[in-house]
Amino acid sequence: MSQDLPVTGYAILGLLTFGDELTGYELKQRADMTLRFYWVSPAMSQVYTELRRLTGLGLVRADARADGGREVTTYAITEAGQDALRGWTDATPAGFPVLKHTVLLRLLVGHAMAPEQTSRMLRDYLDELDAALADLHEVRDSLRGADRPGEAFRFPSLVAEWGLDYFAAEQRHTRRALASLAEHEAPGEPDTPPA
Amino acid sequence: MSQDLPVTGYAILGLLTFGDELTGYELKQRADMTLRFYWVSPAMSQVYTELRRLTGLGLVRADARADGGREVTTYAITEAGQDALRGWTDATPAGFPVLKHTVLLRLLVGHAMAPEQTSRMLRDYLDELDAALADLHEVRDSLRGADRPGEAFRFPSLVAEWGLDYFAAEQRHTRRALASLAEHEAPGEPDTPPA
DNA sequence: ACAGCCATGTAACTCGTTACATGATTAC
DNA sequence: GTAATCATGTAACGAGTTACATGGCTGT
Repeated sequence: MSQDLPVTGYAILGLLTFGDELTGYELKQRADMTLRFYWVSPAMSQVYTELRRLTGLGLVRADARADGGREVTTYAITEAGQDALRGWTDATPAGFPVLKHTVLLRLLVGHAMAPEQTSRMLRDYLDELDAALADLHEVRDSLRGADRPGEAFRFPSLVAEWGLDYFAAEQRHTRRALASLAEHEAPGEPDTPPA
Repeated sequence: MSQDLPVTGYAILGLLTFGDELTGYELKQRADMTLRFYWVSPAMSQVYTELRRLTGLGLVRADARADGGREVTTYAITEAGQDALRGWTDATPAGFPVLKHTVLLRLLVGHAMAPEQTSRMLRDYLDELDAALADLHEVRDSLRGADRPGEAFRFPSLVAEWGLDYFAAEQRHTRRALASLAEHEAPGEPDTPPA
């Protein structure tokens, strides 16, 4: 019944439903690999803060062990945590995604920018999309084999494919915008002179 | 040189580059029509807060007039504001968009949800996409005529088309995920029995 | 020996939100 | 006359960030 964690809290609970106990540090790494594409990868300090809250609410069980000279705490989701997560997913309306798209924001005011800057920005974005696609492909491939119908990583796999498609679509949109710019802006001299 | 406003500040400056003087209230409306799709539409209070900061920095000129019994303040971008905006767009690296996609986040942990809940969520999302597409179509159509090559609203038009394509792609992804769920989850009984 | 990763936190701060408050103007 | 819209703010608060601090363990 506790309800109403910040979404990042539920995200962490979600990452803990894949069976293993994780340290805060590992949790952050897992977030960087997956969450980052569809949500935000919280800062380390935020992960620890959130874990303490979840522990306090009994949604997560902290297990402090001495590993040599240092204390290492691993976290696992509890029954109550599972319930809270399910309560959230079931009770919350779909909710439209929030996009913070700096590139689009700047394209929107393109008339106030130097034309070369606009196309430079779009080309940079293409590069970043390449990098993201490469990363996500790796994630996707690492899921291969464990993503058959009944299996554990079927959903992450589904989501990864969604993401790959999304990035591919972004590439198309970027190229189209770039073409549309080139068409009008530079009817004579090309932006990147051939060698 | 002042640099380093919050992005929302630049967004407001951007909205003021389309030629007219606007009140805070009108600015919020314009943000709801456009910004909302690619950024976030800031709360009213935030708009006023940001306008005060921009005025303080001389990036925006406030013009308080008495309109009958009440004070109405309109804002216009200054030369310095134009410079600041251009400085930002030119100097800032492309920067990857941040997506806060609650639907994807929940699909990621689909194994912890009841299957009907997952598909319900996806269907709800489809509805919201329809609504967003309708809204954005309207925006896009309202730009028609003023979006020819040299003209003022060419970039907003470009961006609107990008957005329309993006939402259309989301619809496809959602339908595909839905199909993939139906395929395995309910090999016998269909989710929505045909009348 | 030293760099780099593992691991955990605290403190200060900022953006942005919700809730609240006020009042004038316009439309029906 | 009364509801909706226009217009402008203040106050409390929360999530999340950066910067800082600490220290053990691991590979070379």
